[in-house]
Amino acid sequence: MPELPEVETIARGLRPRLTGARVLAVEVPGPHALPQGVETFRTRLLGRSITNVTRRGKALLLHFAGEPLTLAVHLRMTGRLFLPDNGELLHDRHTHCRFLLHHDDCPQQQPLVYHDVRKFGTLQALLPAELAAWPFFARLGPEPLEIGPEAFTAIFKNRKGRIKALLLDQTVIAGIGNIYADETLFRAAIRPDAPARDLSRNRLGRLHATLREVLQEAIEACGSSISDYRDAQGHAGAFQNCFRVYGRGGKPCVTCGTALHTMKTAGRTTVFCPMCQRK
DNA sequence: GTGGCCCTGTGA
DNA sequence: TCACAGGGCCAC
Repeated sequence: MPELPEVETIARGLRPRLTGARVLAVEVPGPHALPQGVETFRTRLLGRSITNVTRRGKALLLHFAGEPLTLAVHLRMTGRLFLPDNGELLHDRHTHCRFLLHHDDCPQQQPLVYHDVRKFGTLQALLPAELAAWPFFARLGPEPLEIGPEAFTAIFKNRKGRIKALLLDQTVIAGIGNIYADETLFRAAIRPDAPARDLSRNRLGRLHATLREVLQEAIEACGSSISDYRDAQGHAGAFQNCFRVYGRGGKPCVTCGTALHTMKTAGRTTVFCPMCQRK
């Protein structure tokens, strides 16, 4: 579910409210999300204080004071990590983990909830060596908002494979999912099934600029909410109102009016305009 | 490359 | 009842 803009929005929302908070209790109604097992997970986190909340690709990272420790959260399709304000979803059947947090400057304890309908997401309390050895994390490609145009072009130039499949490949570039791949390719006028090696430097440069633009607009809109996604405070994003192709198969292209085509690329539904987008 | 799988909910 | 859904991994 959440891609880079959604995870960034969650990290920004959690950061001010979690920084300085100490973990008083870890309650695990269901162990689905904890590949390390409940006891290791709980033992490592109990009593520890959060120093920062960051993001890398689609992974949310909570950092702890003292002996280095990172709570790495991957929300996959339907995961949510949030601060309920009125006990919302605290005891829902899809709530798999609850943290009870304490801030020195606040007498009340604050729950932090992990909720995931489809149970694909994971939470791991990792030591630095374990974080570095986590295959998903270790192999992540560069951040699209940090990489420059030359480096971006170099990644895709002469690369085997279709451009959309490469954009979705987290080891090539981090954080892009189905929504932002389709939206970016539409705005960059590139067909999703175009072989990357056929794209000129000029068009790859445009793709880089467009990708940054789309991701930044989406972050400003606090992400896209289709059904499940909510930010750390439980608010929906607004970027779904800006979709030009995602979820619009068969509808007219906003630019030329041609019916948008749908196909499968890299196993995912792909929507594009056969007139505006070229190989 | 593609297809299936993990899992649940939703809408046609 | 069936297809499909913001992801990632594994086997062909």
